[in-house]
Amino acid sequence: MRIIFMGTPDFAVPSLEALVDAGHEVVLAVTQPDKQRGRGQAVTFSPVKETALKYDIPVIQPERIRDQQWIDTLGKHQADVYVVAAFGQILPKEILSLPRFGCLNVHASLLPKYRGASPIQWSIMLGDKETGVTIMQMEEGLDTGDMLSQVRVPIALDDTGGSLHDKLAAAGAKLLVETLEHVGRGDIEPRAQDDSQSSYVGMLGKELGRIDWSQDAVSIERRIRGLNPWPSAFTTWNGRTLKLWEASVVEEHSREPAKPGSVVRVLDDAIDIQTGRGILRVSKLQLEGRKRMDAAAFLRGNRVQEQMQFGEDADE
RNA sequence: CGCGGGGUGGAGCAGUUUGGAAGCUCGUCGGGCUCAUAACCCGAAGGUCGUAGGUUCAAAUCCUACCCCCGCAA
Repeated sequence: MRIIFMGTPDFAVPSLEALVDAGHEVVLAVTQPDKQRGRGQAVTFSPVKETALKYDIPVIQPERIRDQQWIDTLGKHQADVYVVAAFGQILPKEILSLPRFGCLNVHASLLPKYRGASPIQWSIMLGDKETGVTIMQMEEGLDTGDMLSQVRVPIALDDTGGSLHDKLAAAGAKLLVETLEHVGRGDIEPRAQDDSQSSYVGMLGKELGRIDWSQDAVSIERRIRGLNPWPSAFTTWNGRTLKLWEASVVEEHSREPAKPGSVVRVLDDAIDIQTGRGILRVSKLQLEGRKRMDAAAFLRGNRVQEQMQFGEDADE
């Protein structure tokens, strides 16, 4: 099929590659404009642009896809279907109805659950045991279109936002190719989403990673995993930002709880911290300006003692 | 020129402000103690102090340029 691919971040890359590998004719890639990011404000291409260039696929980077000039451009390509994977812009109805088979979206959740921008991280943070990918026919609402196919993916106890992201991106790519075959043959039965079961998750922000030590240890541990590697869970220590990369719940219920955020025990290779309910054992962390390291290494160079406090902004 | 932290024996850090014998915790190796040990005791090896210049009687420390790592902000 002639396909226009619209996507931006890493999540979309496996899907684009799968389409090419499956022999589809990807005639155009649409992605977000290059931005200055990272230290030193270097201009970087989106992962989808990098991939498209590798395959010699033409790329356009509209600031606003809804502008008429871009809609015209899309129309000229006479594509059969548009595939959208984490593109980052809302498509107006006019675009949705351009291609013969409409626009298909690869979404990283078992819709109607977790519509929106951050389904992967939230599925971990909320303690789900499984999640998945849904391919749907796009319509005007955000992630509300009829579902064409779905695949389930179990969430491992040690899955992080990053590891699960990779699993879902791969699963989504595979499902996408399979689904397109059915779409081409017209032997697929779209299923409407049950709106009463829907939920929405918005874009992740940096502040979401700030640990509230009064929460329970189980929730905090999930947050650390879900927000790894981005935006990452963090607290403060001696006025400096301290990211937490790995932790486990030692006691779900603790008697005579010490003040949340305080160190209750220092081991050779971990630090036990009191939470609002239970104790969290931190085993991998990263101090501002430093590399990520095991707690054992951290403890050799930083004096940590019982009753020291995490999460209290000593200064401003 | 977006803001900022950092590069010191294998690991993590101190020392840099007020130049002047390279240090701490751990690891490694040897020995000892012990029924035994990842515990304890004694001892040892191991460092171009990111790179290149400069200032100085003397530079990890001051100056200049460059390389690399990281946090923030986007």
